[in-house]
Amino acid sequence: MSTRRPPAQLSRRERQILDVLYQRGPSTAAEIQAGLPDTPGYSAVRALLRILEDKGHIRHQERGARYVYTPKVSLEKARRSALAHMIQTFFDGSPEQAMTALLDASAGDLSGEELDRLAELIAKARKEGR
Amino acid sequence: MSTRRPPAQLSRRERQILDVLYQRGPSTAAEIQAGLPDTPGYSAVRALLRILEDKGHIRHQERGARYVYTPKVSLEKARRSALAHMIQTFFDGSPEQAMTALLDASAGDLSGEELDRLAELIAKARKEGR
DNA sequence: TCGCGTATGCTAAATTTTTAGCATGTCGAC
DNA sequence: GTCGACATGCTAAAAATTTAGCATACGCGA
Repeated sequence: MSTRRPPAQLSRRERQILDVLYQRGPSTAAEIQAGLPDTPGYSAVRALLRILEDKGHIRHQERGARYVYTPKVSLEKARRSALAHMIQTFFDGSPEQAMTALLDASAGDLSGEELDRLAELIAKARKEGR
Repeated sequence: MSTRRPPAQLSRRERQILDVLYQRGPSTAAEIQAGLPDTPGYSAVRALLRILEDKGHIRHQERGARYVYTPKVSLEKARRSALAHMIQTFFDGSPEQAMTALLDASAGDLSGEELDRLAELIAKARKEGR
């Protein structure tokens, strides 16, 4: 009986755990624990994982005697969802504004090659758009 | 006595309220209420607003007899914070990946002019970077 | 002025979330 | 086999969050 809620409706720890799983990929309870802020106890993490699983957000596979947890929503989908939510919340729904801010924030971190690749993507989108 | 926590540490409703405030700008309690999922009662919203204010996340101004609430962290800063968190969580810390995904998700929505402007920003960053 | 609609101040209870810990199981080293 | 380290299953209590509602105040229109 899954009662999966959209990301905006997750409780604090639920959200933190899913973030850790997306960030580092399929993980054991101990690995997830290590990635959480204000590190809770091991049994606290496990209890939360079972709740997340009961709610349909994650599943586990048994690797030997230990469980490896994975989100049910793929990384690709979660990315899109996070992007959409962020654009809607902070950028008036405007992808351009989001990209501008992203460029402003990251320009110093992007290599020449990366910028070139992005330029190419934009040129391609430009050509296909018109 | 402010005890402001980073965004990742906010409870469900705290986070929803801040999202509404960033999305729609300074708002009254009734306006915030209208923007929340699973709309809580008016007095529930007000109690939460007082908690958020006690914790130092928001402040209010009196406009006539009613309060207008504003986040303490500016939109600009919140944008950066949200971007950074999203890049770290879903894109291995890679801004390029984030931009690629953003372009993929949004290419159909961007006008020719918007794409041109983005191309220009990238060209400028390219020139300044190297 | 009065009444109504809507506001805030405040409290505490209801609900949800988070946590700890016991019982038991597994695996590898000795 | 025994022991220790670490695992899961499960429960329930502690803690945090969310909610409702009373008392009072304010503004506006009749």
